Amino acid sequence: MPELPEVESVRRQLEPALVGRTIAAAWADGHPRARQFGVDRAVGGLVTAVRRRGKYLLIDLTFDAGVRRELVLHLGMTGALRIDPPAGSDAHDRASLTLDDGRVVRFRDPRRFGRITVVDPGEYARRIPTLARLGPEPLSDDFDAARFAAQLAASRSPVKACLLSQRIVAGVGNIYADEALWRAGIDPRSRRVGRSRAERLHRVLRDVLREAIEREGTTFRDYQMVNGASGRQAAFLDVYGRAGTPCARCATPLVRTVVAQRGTTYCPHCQRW
DNA sequence: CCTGGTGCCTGGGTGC
DNA sequence: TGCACCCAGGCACCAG
Repeated sequence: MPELPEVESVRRQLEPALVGRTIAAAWADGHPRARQFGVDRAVGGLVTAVRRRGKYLLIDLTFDAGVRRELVLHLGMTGALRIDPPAGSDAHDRASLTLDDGRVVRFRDPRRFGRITVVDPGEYARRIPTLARLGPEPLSDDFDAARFAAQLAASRSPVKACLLSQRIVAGVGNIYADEALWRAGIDPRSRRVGRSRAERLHRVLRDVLREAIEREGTTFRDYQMVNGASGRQAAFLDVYGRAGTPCARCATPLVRTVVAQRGTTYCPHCQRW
């Protein structure tokens, strides 16, 4: 489940391979329900940057006559990018980009939750509404603690749903929502998060994401980096996937429930409403 | 506007 | 062993 740390790790490996290269050919499998739009419009584009917003990868392309476009990639739940994977293509390859140096970037996505789309720069509203309304980058100065607290206070949703919405803060998924709420000592179902607790959540969310980036993300099954390596964060998670094991703070067995239609693990003793 | 619920998709796990 | 079923979850979409 690639979230911000996983997508950032992929971005860092992708950037040196792509910047300065031209897209020589592009392919998408054309599955009727796949969210693949205008992939062929990447052909001929010079890659000038590989950026990330939340869980989205944004590849800036410049064409002849100064035309610019963006290739927007979302890895969904099981998506992974590989460059020149050994043994060639895979039954789960959904799209690929051939570069002018002969290398091939392959988008593998068994469950087809990912997306690949070419749009005019910044024109997200039609095809990618979540990106159009994405909240601030959590590791940037745009992520302001007071504003975060005010937005949590204004919402009537469970705090975990707020974190997953992408609107209040970008890039948080199920793993790091659970981790941050555990570290902040906040019950994921709470609809009443006051200012001081919101500021603590703001701080620990940034810590959790930074630590995960340092370890190049969490690999459970499908997530891997461009070079095929796994992230190293899984062994350091405090709650995600650890229901029934003792809480690292108070030794109470962690409990699994459902919040915002997502499996949720928390400590019933030290995470408070 | 906001909120909550459903569907998409497929590999892996479970229970009979 | 075989098979039906269910679950994982990021996001789009819809109803109220």
